[in-house]
Amino acid sequence: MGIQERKEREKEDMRRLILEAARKLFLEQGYEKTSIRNIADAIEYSPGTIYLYYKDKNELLFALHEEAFLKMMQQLITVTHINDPFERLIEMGHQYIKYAIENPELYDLMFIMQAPMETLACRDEIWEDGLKSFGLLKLVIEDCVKAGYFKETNIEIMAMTIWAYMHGLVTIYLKNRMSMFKDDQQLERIQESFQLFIKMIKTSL
Amino acid sequence: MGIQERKEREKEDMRRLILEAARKLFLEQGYEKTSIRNIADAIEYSPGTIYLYYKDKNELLFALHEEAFLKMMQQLITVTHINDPFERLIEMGHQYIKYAIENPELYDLMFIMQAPMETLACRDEIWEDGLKSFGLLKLVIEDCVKAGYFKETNIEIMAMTIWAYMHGLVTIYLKNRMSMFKDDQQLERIQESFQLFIKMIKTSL
DNA sequence: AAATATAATGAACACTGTTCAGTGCGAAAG
DNA sequence: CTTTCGCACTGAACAGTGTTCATTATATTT
Repeated sequence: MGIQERKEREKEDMRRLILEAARKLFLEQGYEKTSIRNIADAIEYSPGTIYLYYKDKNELLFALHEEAFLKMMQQLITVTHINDPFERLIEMGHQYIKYAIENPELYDLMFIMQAPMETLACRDEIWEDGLKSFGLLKLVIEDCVKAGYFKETNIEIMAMTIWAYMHGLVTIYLKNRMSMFKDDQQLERIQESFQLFIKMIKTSL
Repeated sequence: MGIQERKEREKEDMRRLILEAARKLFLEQGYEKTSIRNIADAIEYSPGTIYLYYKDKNELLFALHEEAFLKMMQQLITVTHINDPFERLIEMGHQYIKYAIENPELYDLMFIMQAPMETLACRDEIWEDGLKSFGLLKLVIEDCVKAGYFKETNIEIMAMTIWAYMHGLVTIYLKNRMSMFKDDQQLERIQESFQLFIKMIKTSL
């Protein structure tokens, strides 16, 4: 009989309903400032109900964590049409910056927050998404090596170094530490620095 | 009469007492997990008393913020004895990494957390410490330029780029995102990447 | 129609940061 | 020396948090 299946569908629907309300509130007002009660209110259920579908608040965050990586991947993959691998790498950098700036809360969740990791620290698949996007970077770098742009051969370390720079750049901006330069040219600074970094990897990798 | 002065001294002592207990607990168990009541218990006063000396929890965090920058500066300044400016820059990088790894909570407070900024967003002196250490980096870079190590002339952007890389590198590590590489060679990865970055700035700045 | 399984509730628990009327003590005034 | 006064301190109270669980309402099965 289809009752079991319907129930499973309903359960999935409910999970989605909760997650969508949670996402909306999280992205609107931040993770800390969104309570389980807020989410419950939004979907017109009692707070306890949420715990029938998600173990705790962290599991809710982790569900978003997966979505966030998917979204970033989709944005990064738009560069595949660029034939020249170095041009592709540069454009990927631009897209990375764009994603971070346009989705600060998601970026935080992906690369800064401890919360979504803590509870699921044992499971291997937590890193799946991260490894996949790191793999994307490595592929483009490998193409650059093959095309003779880079003499360096340790792709893993090259990727690590490039990622570290990109991550540092956007994090300084997102966490408001560029306000110490009084000007309102923060985005220009980011672009100028990125141009310099491109020059660096072009002439020395 | 000296009564007023004594009272002021006692007030200062009390502020220190609170801050020291707060620092101890913050660094032991993290900022989130330390409550005002915990701090009050530690110094055997009531929770309300703390609010007579610090406006709120953020002001407590900001007091530590200042300490943290002082501590980092002291560590970075130890490189001044190195004559060769490029060697000095490299050693400063090593010290930066060392400081971040040995003081993860302080590093968080300095460059990642929003909390200590929020309440004091208007005051200019919040950035004093940050600007000072950024200035230190710029000085060393300037020396490198003068010594002919770098052809690049925009010191501000060079400093920004180097800082971004350093910050990204340690942040990925501190925020546990290097665990996605299953090995337990995280520190080696950091060093290898740093070596590559040194090579990059040496041959292309 | 009765028994059972399941979904949802909302009060309760142990916390949090913060405020504020009240208390008790040291200093100044009479 | 006593009385008044200011002020450091208290701790209960407020409005919130994440989470749990006995109870209730609903839906399915017997």
